[in-house]
Amino acid sequence: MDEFDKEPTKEQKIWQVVAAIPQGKVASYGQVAAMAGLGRQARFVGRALGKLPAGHSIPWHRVIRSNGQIAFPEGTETCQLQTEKLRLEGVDVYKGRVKMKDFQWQP
DNA sequence: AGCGTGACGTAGG
DNA sequence: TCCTACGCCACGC
Repeated sequence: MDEFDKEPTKEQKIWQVVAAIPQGKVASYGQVAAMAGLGRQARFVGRALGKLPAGHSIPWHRVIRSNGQIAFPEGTETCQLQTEKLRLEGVDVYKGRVKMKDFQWQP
């Protein structure tokens, strides 16, 4: 079992945190980084989400910028997908942004 | 080993 | 509220 219990990678820590975000709530990249014990590596969080393996069940769409904006340019497919996923969970997305004050996850 | 990069963040105008 | 500039820092080439 030693070979099984390797230290989780930073990506895995991030995914773990993201997986803990409840439906209908959102968190910022910086928030996720801090909660994963990674300090200010907000950018690394975005990268980690880009490395998500196929068939995952990570709610990546609940992670947005600290100012409430979707991290993708409007018009891109990824942005639209994220927007719809959030709306399906009851998160109000207007002009590619979310009111953090109302939907930010507070553990 | 050095350098550009980026699903970011904060400050200032 | 929108836009610009600068800071951050591990990763990958």
